[in-house]
Amino acid sequence: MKRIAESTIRRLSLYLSFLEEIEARGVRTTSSDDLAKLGGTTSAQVRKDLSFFGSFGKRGLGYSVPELSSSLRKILGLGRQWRVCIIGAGKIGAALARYAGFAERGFIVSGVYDSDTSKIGTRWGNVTVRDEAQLERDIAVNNYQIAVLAVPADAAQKLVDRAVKAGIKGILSFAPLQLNVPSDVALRTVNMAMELESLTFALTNKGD
Amino acid sequence: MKRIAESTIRRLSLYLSFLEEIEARGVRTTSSDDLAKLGGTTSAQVRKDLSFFGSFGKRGLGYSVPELSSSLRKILGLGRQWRVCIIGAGKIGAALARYAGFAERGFIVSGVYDSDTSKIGTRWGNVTVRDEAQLERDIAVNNYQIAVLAVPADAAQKLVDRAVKAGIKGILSFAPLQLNVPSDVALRTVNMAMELESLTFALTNKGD
DNA sequence: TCTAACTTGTGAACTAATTCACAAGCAGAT
DNA sequence: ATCTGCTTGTGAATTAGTTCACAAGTTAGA
Repeated sequence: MKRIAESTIRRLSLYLSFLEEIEARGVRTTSSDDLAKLGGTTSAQVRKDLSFFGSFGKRGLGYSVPELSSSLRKILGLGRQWRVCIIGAGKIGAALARYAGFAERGFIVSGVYDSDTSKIGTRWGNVTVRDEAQLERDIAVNNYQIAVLAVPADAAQKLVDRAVKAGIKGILSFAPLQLNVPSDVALRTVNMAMELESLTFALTNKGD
Repeated sequence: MKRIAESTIRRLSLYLSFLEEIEARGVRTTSSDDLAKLGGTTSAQVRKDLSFFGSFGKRGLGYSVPELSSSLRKILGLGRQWRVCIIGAGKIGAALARYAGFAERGFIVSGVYDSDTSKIGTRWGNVTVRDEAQLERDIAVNNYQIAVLAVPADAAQKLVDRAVKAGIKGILSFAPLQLNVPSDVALRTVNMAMELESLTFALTNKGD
């Protein structure tokens, strides 16, 4: 398959959320123009994005909502369950552990890990905080594929290395630094500082 | 000024975080190659990014760490304080209200807003949860420039409209949907579903 | 002073992503 | 059967972003 742009994937994810919304409202058919309006893009962009993966619509008619959403779920790898662990039981880890959005999308969070002995053993929602020392063993035993990293910057790289060595293949990091992973491990980083600074840049340079 | 790519701004923010780190360790001088290695990019990219804003280095020598970090702070609009409110006192709002990173960067969070009467009046760290009904008045009185939105998808657009009408100029949203704002308001969205789905896409299509 | 070793800043070349524009296909009306 | 109105899918054109490659500037050492 030709290499697909990251921006295309992010838009597919957005289209899927619209499709799910209108499907719940009983809408059966939609068009590239509808999707474009909802997603703040153009109909040509929508069609081009989809065209990398096949043809899903009918000329003159548009797209079947259930068919297209099902296709997108398959493309995005959502047709299955993903086993997820959260590393770090601080504020962000706590918010994530209780985040309902995970389960809705097929992400099963079955462990939160921390090294703070006062937290280990406590229950959060329906997961228990476990000893970070057992991370490697649990990754192997529970067959976690994805780790969500919510620890301070200075602890992050070491934990990533351990998780990768133990077999983790995807990492979503909230740590405010650049992480290094082998090329066969997928990494996405959410960096609050970066988002805020791109905002302040825009506010400061408005009108240039 | 020529239009600057969003990707350039995000890298500048990354470079700044490295500069601050090595400055704290006493390093006085660095090079485009150092910054590139730390940021996972190339030295040509670093120099090109900087070149949009001026020339900050000395040929043969590199960059003065304090000078460059000061220049980047100015470019990114961090040479001043920003007044921020958090809308939504749920899990994410709670994590954000206590996030130390805000103050370090000059972001002053002085209000958290929610409509849940059982939360209104409670103190979180050093801010108090206030009644969402007072949002407009407080935006005007406290002169908030940035709103961090941490509410469910179905409440988000209405609150954005209210905040914008009351004078907010920048929004960082954690709500999982596409928001509409006038073109003079800067919007950044952190969408967990999108990040996770771009991960699962990568994991599913590995090796294509 | 001259040379060697570096490193920046930047046009030019290249690569990637978006937008254009239109042929082709579908459904309903006449 | 044909026409009309609509919408997809996709090469081609365009625009945006990255990488190359090198002249020019700086320091240290001979």
